[in-house]
Amino acid sequence: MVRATPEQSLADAPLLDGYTVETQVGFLLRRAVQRQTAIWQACMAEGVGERELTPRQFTALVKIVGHGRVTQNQLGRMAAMDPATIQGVVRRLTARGLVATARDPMDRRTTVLTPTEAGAALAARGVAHARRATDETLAPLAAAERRTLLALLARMA
Amino acid sequence: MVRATPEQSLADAPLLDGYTVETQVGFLLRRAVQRQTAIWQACMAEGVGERELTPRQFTALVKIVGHGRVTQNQLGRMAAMDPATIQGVVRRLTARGLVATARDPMDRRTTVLTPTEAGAALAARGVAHARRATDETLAPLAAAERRTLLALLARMA
DNA sequence: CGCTGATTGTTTGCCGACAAACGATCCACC
DNA sequence: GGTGGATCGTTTGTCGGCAAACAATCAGCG
Repeated sequence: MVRATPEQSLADAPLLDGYTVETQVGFLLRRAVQRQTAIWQACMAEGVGERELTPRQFTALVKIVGHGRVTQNQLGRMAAMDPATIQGVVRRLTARGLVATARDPMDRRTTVLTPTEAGAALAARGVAHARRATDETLAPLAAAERRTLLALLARMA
Repeated sequence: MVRATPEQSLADAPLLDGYTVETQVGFLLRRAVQRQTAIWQACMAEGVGERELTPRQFTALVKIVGHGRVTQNQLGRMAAMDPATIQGVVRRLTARGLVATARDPMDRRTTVLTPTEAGAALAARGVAHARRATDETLAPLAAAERRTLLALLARMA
């Protein structure tokens, strides 16, 4: 979590035509992501013990557990991650014994992923903490506002 | 920009207690950031020519130009970036001759940053493109919805 | 003056995002 | 049965985010 500054931007735009950074979507999204990430890590670290799962790792693991058997590329699309990115995430998950990889004899290009016992257990155990993280992230907003925000974000994506 | 999948998640939650990834704030925020970043790069690449400015680089540059003279640490707080992160951003900006660094004789710990001619010009030139990027990012939403979204994001941060 | 604590900035290390280029494989079509 | 386009996964390189440890410096206080 990065600390913010109340902003003494009195003279923020001499030749910038009134452009202010802090009212831009990009800036606000970045701040929101920063906060969400920090909260997530706190929730998971407390709950999972050993090493914590990052948001992407958890997303990927949940997808694998939920589907039982996916190829790496399918997983990437479901989790909205680049092939290069999902490769790294999967590598870390398999390194921790949470996911097993196999070759599909029918399509030898693909890597088929299945959850291990430990992976399924960790995913199941993590759900509660993930929910807490979500709650805490949305804490400043009322219930109706939360729904509005999620709906707007979904339409933006 | 990462491609999405319509999601055939019929059996997404056998033992996951109904937890679905795509309705979580974290996931939606990540998707929104991905899209915003892609749009930004397209807008800036087209407009700035040479090498494009990343969103953080532009944010930092605008702050420096807008204030005329800031220390690196101040800049980090204003731009909501870690000391370690702002260091990298500033290094790239100075390497491109957009920012000049100097030592403050009054406090020899600090690095004082000032915009160069080229930096100020590039910032001024970039504003229009940044605005286009913002517009395009928010394109799926009506004007009132945009205001709502920005307000909610600001309260979340 | 000397000590101590706070602040500033740097470095290192890990995680993640994406682009671009690549080899391997599959499949549709001729 | 070939062949060309598509798909799958990997690698490499750049950028960014954070934590943690560190050196240098400043400021307050006895």
